Parts: sequence; structure tokens; C-alpha cells
Amino acid sequence: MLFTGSEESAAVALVDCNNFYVSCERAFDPSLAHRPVVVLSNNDGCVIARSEEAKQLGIGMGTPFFKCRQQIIRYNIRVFSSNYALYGDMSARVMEILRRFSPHMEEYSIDEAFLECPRTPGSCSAEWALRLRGQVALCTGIPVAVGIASTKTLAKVAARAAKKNPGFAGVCELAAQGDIDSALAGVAVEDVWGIGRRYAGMLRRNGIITARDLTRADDGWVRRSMTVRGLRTVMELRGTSCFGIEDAPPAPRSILSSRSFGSPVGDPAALREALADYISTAAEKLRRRGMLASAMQVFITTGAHGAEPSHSAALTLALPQPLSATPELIRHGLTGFERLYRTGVCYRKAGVVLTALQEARARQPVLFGSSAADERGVRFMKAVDVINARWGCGAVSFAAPSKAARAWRMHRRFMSGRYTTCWSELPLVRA
DNA sequence: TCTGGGGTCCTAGGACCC
DNA sequence: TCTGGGGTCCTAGGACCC
Repeated sequence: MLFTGSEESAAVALVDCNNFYVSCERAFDPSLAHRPVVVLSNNDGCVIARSEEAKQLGIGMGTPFFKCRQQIIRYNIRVFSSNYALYGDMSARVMEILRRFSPHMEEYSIDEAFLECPRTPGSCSAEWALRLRGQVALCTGIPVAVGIASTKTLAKVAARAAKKNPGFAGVCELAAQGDIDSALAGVAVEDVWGIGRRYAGMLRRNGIITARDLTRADDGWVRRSMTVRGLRTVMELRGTSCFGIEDAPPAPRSILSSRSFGSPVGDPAALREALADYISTAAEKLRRRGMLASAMQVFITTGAHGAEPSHSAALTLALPQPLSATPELIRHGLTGFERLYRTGVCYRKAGVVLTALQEARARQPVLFGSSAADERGVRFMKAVDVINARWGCGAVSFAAPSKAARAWRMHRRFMSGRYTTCWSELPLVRA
């Protein structure tokens, strides 16, 4: 191999936590080892994480809970509601360890990170990956797979191979073209990163079945039928890097907070209460990012399931000035709600999206109105955030009072403890 | 009875401008 | 019948990700 200095691009590693949510539960409950375990989405709606044992029993990703309940009982599968306080904290611990292994790292999702492989003389990438894997396991108890290749998309393929082959010890490096080709021939086109259900169907109808077939497709055709994103994916599979490692994540462009209700809700007072709650959550996230929103979208929907006619309504509101204060955002949001709500309709879900975001620092002073009142508002919200950080979320909250039963609150019937983020729920160890 | 939530990017098409 | 051309900005919708 001829090295040509700057043209030689560094290898990319994808570190992927195995069955992350299940692994988090197992880290605090050793009795779950080697047993089938699943974790459910919000509202205990569908299966979003499965242990290997559960996968082998045929529990599919995304299966609604009510559809696999019989299987769960029959095979004595352990079930958990999703515990994001726990998973988020465990993720932060894993990421902190990974950061020690590379100067360039992108936190890609709650359970994945892309790292630039440091090129240390005399030490190969696979050894580096094994050390990294050992550290994460030692410090957090979370098993990870590592895939190494010249592009992110190929690193994804490598990580899959690392998980699938027990002989690989959780690490797979794809470097030689022959290895890459045979790996791609074994990957179905729908399993390629960036190819979803729609594109996969279209590709299959055109005789493109595997990732290897895709590398041989015509560029112009790919560009026309799958946009430039699709073409970039194809280039990446061929070894040309198109997606860089983004170590400084760009500021978010929108912030969303929404929930499906525990049970359908028709009472407008209860809907207002739910919406106010979601707006509070979104506003808190907004302030934590040091940002302001100039527009918000409110929506309510009956959902597409069941025989009843579905009704979805959404409204985008331009705010009079960039805001982050919860009470004002609630006031505007509820004004929007009044225009959306239809009497007699039972809704299943509501939410809010904050958009047209900007840095709070870059804020223009208000032309009309009092900046002193503004200042007071900012100090007030800061105080509320501090209290909630100290005493737990919801210690101080903004009410849109309702006498209605809290039917909209989500179901979480199988919740484990917040072992790492709440003093009263620390795990007990017996001698 | 019971089907998640939170994001990004890209394109097409319309409004609007000169 | 004919009815400019070129550009920007915005939004909705569709695709994707975990």
C-alpha cells in the first residue's frame, strides 16, 4: 500500500452499544443475564429493545405490546417500561469513556458514537478497539461492538458484522477491498445506513438486492431516484467519504415535545393541561440550550389506528418576539389550541414544536415593550430551572388547571428505578 | 382495549422580486 | 394563439435515522 500523505483519510470507528436499553437494565439487575428481556416505548406501546434471547424467540422490533403479550407470558420474558432517566445517564457515562480514546468523536445517538481512529505507530486499530471495548465494559457494564472502515457507512457495515459473528470478539475492521466486497454482498440493501423501507422497495424492484449491487448502480439514476443523499450513501459504500465526523454538533433547528395519551381525551380542559405540560418540557430544553424560539407549531391528532375517523390539526404561530419563557409560550400555544380543537373528537396525541430558533445571546432588543419586564422574566425562569434541577423535575410547574382525571398521563407499568440519577432510588446491595 | 418520541436533510412548488 | 427570465425565500411533504 502506498501512503500519499494528506490524501490518506483516517479510519472511522463506529461504537455501538449492544441492545442498549436492555443492557442498561441488566447492568443493575444481574438476574436478567441470559434471560429474554424487552423494553417498551412510551406508554408501553411497542417493543423498542430486545435482548438476543428475545430476538431468538421471534419478538420483532417495533411490535405492539398487545400483539406479543401471549408470547411474553409463554416464554416468561421480562418486560420494562422505558426509563430514559437511566438510559440517558448511562449513555453519558459511556460517551465520557469513549472520549478518552479519540480526539475526534461524534455522539451520533444515545447508544452510538463515531470516533476517528488515532493512528498510533506500532499499534493497530483492532487492538485500540479491544482496549476501548474493555474499558466501557469494566466501567459501565455495557457491551459494545466496534466497526472500523474508511467511511461512516462502511463502519456501520463493519459494526453489524462485529455483532453477528461471535468469533470477532465485538470488533471488525474492513480494510482490504476483497473483505469489503464480501461483507457488502452479505448485507441486504434495506440494512444499509440511509436506505429505509421506501427506497429498499424501489431498489429491489430494480434488481438491487444487496449492498454490493448498490455499489454498482448508475450514479445518475441513483441521484434522480434517491436524491443526493442516496448518491452519497452509494459513494460511501464504494469507500469515498462523504459524511464527516462532526465533533461539534450544530445547534438544534427545532425542539419537539409530544406524547400519546394513556387513554383518548376529548375534554378540552384536559387537553389544555397536557399541552401546557409538553410546552413546559420543550421550553426547558430550549433554555438549557441557551436558545429562543420565534415560532411554534401546535398539533393534536386522533391517530390513524382503529375504525374511528381520524382528525389531525396543526397550526404554526409566529411569536411576537423570540421567547423562551414558559408562561408566555403556554399562553400562545393555548391560543393556537382553541383554533384547532373540535368538540366531540377524542384525541390520542398532542404536541408542540419550537422552531425558528436562535441563540439567546444574539437576541435583538425589543422595539416595543419593556425590557425591564423582560429581564424579570428571564430571572424568574432561571430561578424555576434551578429549583427543578435541585429538587427534581416538576417541583415547580406551570398549571393549566383541570379537574379532569389525568387520563392523558402515559402508562409506565414496568418501570425500573432511576438508579443513577435519584438518591431515593439507589440500588440496594445486600451482603 | 392496547401501535413511541425526537430529530435531520432534501425537493418541489408557490410567492415574490427585479 | 401569443403571454420573459432569473433569482431568492419559505413551506409542506417525504425520505431517512435511532
